[in-house]
Amino acid sequence: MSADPARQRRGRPAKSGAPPLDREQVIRAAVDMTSREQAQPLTFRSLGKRLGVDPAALYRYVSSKDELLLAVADGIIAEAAEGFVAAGAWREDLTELLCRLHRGYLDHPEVAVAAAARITRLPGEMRFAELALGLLIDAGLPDVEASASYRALADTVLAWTAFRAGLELNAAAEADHEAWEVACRQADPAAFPHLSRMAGSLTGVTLDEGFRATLDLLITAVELRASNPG
Amino acid sequence: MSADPARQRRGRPAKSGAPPLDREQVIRAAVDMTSREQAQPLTFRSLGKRLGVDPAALYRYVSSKDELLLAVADGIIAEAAEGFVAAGAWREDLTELLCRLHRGYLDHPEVAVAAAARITRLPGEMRFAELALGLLIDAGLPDVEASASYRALADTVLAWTAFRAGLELNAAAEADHEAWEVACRQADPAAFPHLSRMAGSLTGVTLDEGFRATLDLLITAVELRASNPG
DNA sequence: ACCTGAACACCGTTCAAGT
DNA sequence: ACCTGAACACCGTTCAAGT
Repeated sequence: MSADPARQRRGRPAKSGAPPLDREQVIRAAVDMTSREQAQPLTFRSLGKRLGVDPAALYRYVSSKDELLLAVADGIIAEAAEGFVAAGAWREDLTELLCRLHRGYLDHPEVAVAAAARITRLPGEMRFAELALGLLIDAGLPDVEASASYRALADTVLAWTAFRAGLELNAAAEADHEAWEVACRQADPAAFPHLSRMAGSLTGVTLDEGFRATLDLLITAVELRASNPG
Repeated sequence: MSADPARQRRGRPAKSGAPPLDREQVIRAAVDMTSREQAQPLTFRSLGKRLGVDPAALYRYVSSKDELLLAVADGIIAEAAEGFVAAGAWREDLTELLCRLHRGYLDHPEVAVAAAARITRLPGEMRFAELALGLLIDAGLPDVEASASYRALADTVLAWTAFRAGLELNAAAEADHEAWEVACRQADPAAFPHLSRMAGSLTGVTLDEGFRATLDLLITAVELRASNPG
């Protein structure tokens, strides 16, 4: 009766009596599960439990954990690109687009750690790159410099994203920061004059401020390059 | 007979009949083992095998894998700081110091991935920070701006380090790059005009070039800040 | 005092078996 | 056609037992 033969109930039904899964449901469940709010581990066992099937059943829809990971990552990138609205000023627009990617991944920290250094080559990532390149071309950069600048900006943002996400997932790492301030304050001023004197301002910089400052410094340098070609 | 009581042979000897271990031997073995050349996994089982003892025996010298990791990381940072020789030009010196850290960690990729975002608060890291802060103060930056610049530079370098190390450890990730060029070249020029046109220059940027360019852009922006305070 | 070996709760993945 | 369940080779860590 169903118009889609893939939807027909054939073979062994799931325990729950639910219709068979499809790939998109699997990916969506994985995206959902890895959100900061739910914070479920991205494992076949956990995903299987959520979908009410044996973990091994998921191999019908994804060929490996790696393929699952890239598909989930691309969903996150796609959302960052889709929600972006250009205001017309390339500098602010580029900052906003890159920050959307950063925030999107940070809401799925385990995916960020595992996939931020990967290239998915899937539709979300392609649209994202096209948007960002367009902004750099608008800024007046020639193709080769726009390419180099895109790579410097995007790779730096992705590296920072995995960096922050890794910290967020690790309680020991989160605790490092407070202990660091104490260590700097207690450092011997004779051996560590700068470190001990600057302890407060040094350890007072939050990662969010550090990320924003880095992105701002980089875009400033790109702007300089755009206005002084050659 | 030994002058050091900790060296006396008491209790059950190791299988090998060797004298008991000490903490420094354990750390040194772990540093050695994780080099790119040896590429042994940093696990208690692997480290135990190398030292000829049961993995559980190592808990006498380190309280956890986390403590082991931080000690190994600090050894790598210490080596980067110790081999540094200042030439007197802050910009080149700072670049060299940060690149030494980057290269040192990249020679121990598994440690880089796990520890680059951590703060060890151990001697190597303290010396490294003191050196880098000194160079920024020499550049003429006031304390607060030197702190912010140090964090932006050091955290960016560490993030990039983990980013590259992660790629190096993952064969699938290494393969992404070549497949990416193909995907960009084959992209529909109507939907992805920039991406398809710039495929060559975009995917032609190596990670090493990207890292160098990023560091150069950042230091340029810091220099700008130093010469135009406020 | 120092090391051993089994145990526990995890992981991705494979494969034969059920319906 | 689709799902199940056991199995395999890994992890960090604990703990009672050996010498």
